[in-house]
Amino acid sequence: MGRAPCCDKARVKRGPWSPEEDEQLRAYVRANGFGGNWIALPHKAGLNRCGKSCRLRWLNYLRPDIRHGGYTEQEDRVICSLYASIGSRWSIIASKLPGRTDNDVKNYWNTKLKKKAMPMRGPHYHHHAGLGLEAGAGAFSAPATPSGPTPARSWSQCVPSSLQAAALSPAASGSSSVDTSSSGGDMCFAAAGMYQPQHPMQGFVHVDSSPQTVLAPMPLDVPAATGIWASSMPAAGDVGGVALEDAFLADLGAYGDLLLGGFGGQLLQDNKAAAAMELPGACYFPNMAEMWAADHAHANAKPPQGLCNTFT
DNA sequence: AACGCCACCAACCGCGAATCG
DNA sequence: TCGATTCGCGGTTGGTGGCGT
Repeated sequence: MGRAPCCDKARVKRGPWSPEEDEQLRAYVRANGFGGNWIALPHKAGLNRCGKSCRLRWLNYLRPDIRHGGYTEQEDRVICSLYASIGSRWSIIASKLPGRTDNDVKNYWNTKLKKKAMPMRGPHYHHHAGLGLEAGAGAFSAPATPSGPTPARSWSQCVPSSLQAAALSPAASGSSSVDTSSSGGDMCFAAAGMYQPQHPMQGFVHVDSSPQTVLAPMPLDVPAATGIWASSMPAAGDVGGVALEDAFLADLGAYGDLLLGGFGGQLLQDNKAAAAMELPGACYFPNMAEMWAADHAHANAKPPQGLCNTFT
């Protein structure tokens, strides 16, 4: 069965909006709101337009709090890091940037930011400066293990007791702006981002940045609670997903030391300024597989040399 | 001056999700 | 419960203007 069209395309005006139409729509929405029904709005407002077109015009252009152009470097970084972690979820990305719309962010990425970010990608991913995005199939893949010597920390240093307590206590509440989401199964997350284990073998506190991020399942054979973990890439073979963009660093840092795995850790490692600031106790693993392998084999013991790195 | 190319961005399209009756 | 309707999202298209040849 075909889908009914939202309007009679032959009879409604299409293409660019005139200033008169803009004012007509603006005046109507200001006076009446959209009434919960965009489809009926054009008729009520006396506009010969499709309801979807009206909605789009209002949300992307006429809304009073819209900002166009003039993206700051901070906004660039948020977009890049979020894109690296959750992909082209433009509505979510835009929601982190006040005054920006998904369409605007999408256009900005496709026309400007992508070019700015892509040239620094490549098979030889190391500690170069910049946005640090890696190409992958449909998303960015985890980077290769960084080269060069990196100071190792003891496993106990990487897994602060406060985090163990947080993971083992009843689901914590709090005022943090770190949103959470469930990854299905018997997992649950509280408002502060604390994962309350429902299964004796699922123990890591899992911090996620987006309520709509789809997370891959946690492995069932993870040892009991040993700390916060966070990855940015819900890719095949990986577990979980979290965006560690700057907007959330302060929130994450509020939990104390962090274990970071995969691309998120690498992103921070590359971003010296971000790394130096808010996560002084953070400990990152070059990729999630190594992190999980280290944890699986060495729970509460020192991980293999070089697997756990500080940002300093 | 004419033409072609390209970047930019507003708008459209189609789909899945959510909601309604 | 289920089909219809509406919303919201992300990919894509098309118009426009700037720039180089």
